[in-house]
Amino acid sequence: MTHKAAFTAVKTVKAYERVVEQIETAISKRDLRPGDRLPSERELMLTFEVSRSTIREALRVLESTGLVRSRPGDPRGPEVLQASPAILTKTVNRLVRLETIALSELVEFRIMLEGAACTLAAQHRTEEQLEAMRAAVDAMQAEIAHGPVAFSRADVAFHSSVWAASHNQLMQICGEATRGALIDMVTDGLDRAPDSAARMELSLAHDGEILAAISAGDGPTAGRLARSFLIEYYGDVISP
Amino acid sequence: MTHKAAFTAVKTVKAYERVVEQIETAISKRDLRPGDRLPSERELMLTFEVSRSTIREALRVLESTGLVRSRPGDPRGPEVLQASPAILTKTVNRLVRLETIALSELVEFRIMLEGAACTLAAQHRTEEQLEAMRAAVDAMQAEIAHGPVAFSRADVAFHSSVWAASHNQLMQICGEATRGALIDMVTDGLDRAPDSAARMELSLAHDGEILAAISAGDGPTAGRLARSFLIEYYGDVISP
DNA sequence: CAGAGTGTACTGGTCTGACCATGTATTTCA
DNA sequence: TGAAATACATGGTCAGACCAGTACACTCTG
Repeated sequence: MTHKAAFTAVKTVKAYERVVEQIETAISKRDLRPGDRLPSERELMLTFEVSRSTIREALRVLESTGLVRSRPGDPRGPEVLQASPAILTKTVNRLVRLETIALSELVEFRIMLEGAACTLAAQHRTEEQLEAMRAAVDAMQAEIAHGPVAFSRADVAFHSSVWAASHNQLMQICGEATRGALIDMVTDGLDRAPDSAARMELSLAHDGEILAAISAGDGPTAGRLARSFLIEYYGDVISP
Repeated sequence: MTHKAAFTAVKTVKAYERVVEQIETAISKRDLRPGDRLPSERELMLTFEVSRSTIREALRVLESTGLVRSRPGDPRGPEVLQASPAILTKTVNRLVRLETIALSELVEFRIMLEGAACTLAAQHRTEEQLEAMRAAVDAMQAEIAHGPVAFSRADVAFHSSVWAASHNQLMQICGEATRGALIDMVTDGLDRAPDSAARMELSLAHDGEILAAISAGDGPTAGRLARSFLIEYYGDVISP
C-alpha cells in the first residue's frame, strides 16, 4: 500500500525571488525599519549563499517597489526606506495610460471620484481645511479678472484642497492620476471656450455651493452637487 | 565675457534605468503591445551596448512592475504582458500592511467605489447583464446552505457582475485591486462569524435591493443603498 | 587641541565569460 | 503522416574583475 501523503504543487522559484521575499517579509515584520541598513551586497551573497548577480537583481526589484535604496560608495549599505504612496501613483498612472480607455469612461470615473471626495470631505474636514477651501474659492473669485488660465489654476487648487480634506490617500492618488490623464487627452481645448466669462462665474457658483455643503457637513449633498455639476460641465464629452 | 549658457542639473543615471525607461516608453507608446516578444537578453545587450547583467537588472524591474515576463528556455524571448490590476493590489496591500495607508481608508475607498459602480450599472446595464446579476443573486440564495465560504464566493460573483455592468474599466480595475487587498487583509475572520446564517440572509436581502434599483435604472438609489449597506457591513473597521 | 586636508578601505555599478537546465522547433524515424 | 528524438538558443546562476564614488579615520597644520 502506498502512503497517503499530502503532496503540494511544486513551482520552481527563482533564487532572487526568494531573496526578495525574505527581505520583504523582514521589512513588513518590522525586523527592518525605515532608516536601517542592509548588509552590503557582498555580505548578502554570503548569508543567502548566492552570487552577487542574484543579490543585485533582488535589490533592483526591492528598489523598484520603493522598499530600499542603494547608493554607490556608501559603506553603510542599502537603506530601508519609509513606504510611500508615491509608488502607487506611478502604478496607477501607468495603468490609466496603458489601458485603452475611452475618454467618456475616464471622465465618468473622475466624476464619481470627485463626488466621493466631496462626500468624504464633508465628513472628515478639519477647521483648517475648511479655511483653506474658503481661501481657494476667494482666490478663484479674484482670478476671474486674469482670464481663464489663471482661473482654472485656482479652480484646480480648490479641488485639491477638497481632495486633501477627504483624508483618503487612495482617493487622492486616483484623483491625481485621472486628472493627469485627462489633461493629456484634452489639453488642446482648454481656453477655446468662447463664453469663458460666463463659464467662470458658473464654476465659481458651483464650487461655492459645494463648499457650503462641505462646510455644513452634509456629505450626500456635497457629493450629489459635485457629480451633477461635473456631469453638466462634461456633458458633451460623456454623451456625444 | 563668459557665455550665458543654460546649464542643467546633471544626475548620473544608472545604465539599467535607461534600459528600463526605453522599453517602458516603447510599451506605453504601443510600439510594443501585449503578446509581443522582446529580443533575447543577448540581443538586447548588443542593441543597448551594455552587459548582460545590466539587461537582466532592467528586465527584473520591468518584471516586478508586471510589464514583461521572462521564461527560461523560451527561444522567443521575454513576453510583453497585458497591464493588470494584480500589481496594484500587491502595492496597496503592502502599503496597508506597513500602515502607510490606514485600513479604514481602504475600506472607505472601496465603499465609495462600489457605490459608484452600482450607480453606473443602473444607468448602463444591458439586458444580458441584468440577467447575469439576477442569476448571481439566485446562486447566492442557493449557496447559503453550503456555508459562508461558498456564499461569499457567490457574493463576490454578484458584485463582479455589477462591476462589469458599470461599463467602466477603470472602476473595474480599482474595484478588483481593492477587493484583492481587502480579502488578503480580512480573510482570516471570514467564517468565524457566529451569526453567519443571519449575516448571509442580510447580505442576500441587501444585494436583492441593490439589484432592484439597478434593474429599475435608478442610479442614485442603487449607489446610496450600496454605500449604506457597506458602511453597515464594515462599520467596525471604519470607525473603531 | 581644533580644524582642514588627505588616505584608504569598502561600497555599488558594470563588464566579461562561463555553465546548466529548459522549452521550442526542427529533424528524424517508423 | 504522425510521433519521437535531437539541436539549439534561451533564461538562471555563478565566479572574478575593474572602476568611480563615499564615509570615515587619519594625518598634518595652525
